[in-house]
Amino acid sequence: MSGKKSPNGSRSDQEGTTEARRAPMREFSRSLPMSLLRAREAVMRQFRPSLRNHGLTEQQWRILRALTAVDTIEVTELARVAFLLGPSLSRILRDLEARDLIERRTAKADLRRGEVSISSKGLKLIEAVAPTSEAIYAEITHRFGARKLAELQDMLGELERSLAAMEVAGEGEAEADE
Amino acid sequence: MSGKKSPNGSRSDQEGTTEARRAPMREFSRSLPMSLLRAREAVMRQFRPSLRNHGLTEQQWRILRALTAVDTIEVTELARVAFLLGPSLSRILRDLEARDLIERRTAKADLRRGEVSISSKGLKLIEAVAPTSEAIYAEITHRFGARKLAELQDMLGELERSLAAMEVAGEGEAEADE
DNA sequence: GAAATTTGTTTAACATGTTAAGTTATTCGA
DNA sequence: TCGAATAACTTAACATGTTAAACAAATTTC
Repeated sequence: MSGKKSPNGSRSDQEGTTEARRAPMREFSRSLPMSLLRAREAVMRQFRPSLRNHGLTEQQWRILRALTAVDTIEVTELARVAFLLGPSLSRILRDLEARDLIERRTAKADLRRGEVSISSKGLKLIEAVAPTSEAIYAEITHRFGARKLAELQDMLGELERSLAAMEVAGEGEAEADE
Repeated sequence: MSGKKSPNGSRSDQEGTTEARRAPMREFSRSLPMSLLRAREAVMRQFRPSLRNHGLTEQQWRILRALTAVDTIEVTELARVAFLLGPSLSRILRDLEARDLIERRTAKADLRRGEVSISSKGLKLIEAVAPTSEAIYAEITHRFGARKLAELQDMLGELERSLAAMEVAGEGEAEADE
């Protein structure tokens, strides 16, 4: 029966069980990391089903998308563009290569470097997914408002730049503990 | 060393007017999901070292933080508040319980439900981490601007609400393809 | 009131995030 | 030129994200 519905949408009085909240900081659900996480999840929730129908994860899609913009690209550069850590990228590339969605070779000038490019099969896949993705993106833009969307992206970029200079704090805080 | 820089360095191309319809979509580095991802990562990068020094991951911290706001809470509610999926929460609770940072019992009214609360050891840990976390948050607020931060959070919340009604599209799109 | 269904939670399986360590290739310095 | 740094990945190990399935307790049906 579950008399109390717990929809993620309503924000009337959740945050607890009407019990006594003791500690401060209970705004936590409004913290910046949580806001960003929820917003991103709300967006990605729209795309995941379509990607999944094509056998792609979000990260795999990011990689293929990035590859369509270039002829070939080095692994490190690809990691930067697709915003993936090296180890993640390494695993995903192994998988994408096994599925013949990408092609790899080693640079002759520097045998350490790997060069990646999308295959024709990968391109076909992109072309199959792109229409739906763009339609979803257009719908999101429409619902939220193109102007507001641009404004939001500006603010996000500014936030990034604000924190870029902020060298990670708390480094030598409790090193002696362990 | 390759003389040419990243292929996505130029960002002053067309945006709203040209409306690329068959090109590899837009810059992709400017896509909303990527913007949100990078912004969130920029924020979390500030917190992770401190949390790590205390043996906590971001998600573990979210759970303990949420628990400080209530006396006890049911697992499902906790998942909603801490924005974690059931399986993730289940694993983390197992770990936190083994470390005596939380306490669990089953509700007597409904034996399916589990009730969770923070332990005194968990509270101590929170109190040890909180000062640094709050200092970092304050620094972020200062750098980005308190007013802009509030505005950003408003927009993020609005984005969430805009997409809440948008039932996931692309469900039965290419099921027969593969 | 037993079977079917639903609900709350956990397990399982696979993919990615994250940090550390390992490999191989390149560069640098005495 | 030889060996110690460095650089570009890749592997390893552990934690979480994500979906599906399992499970047990509660609710609904007939």
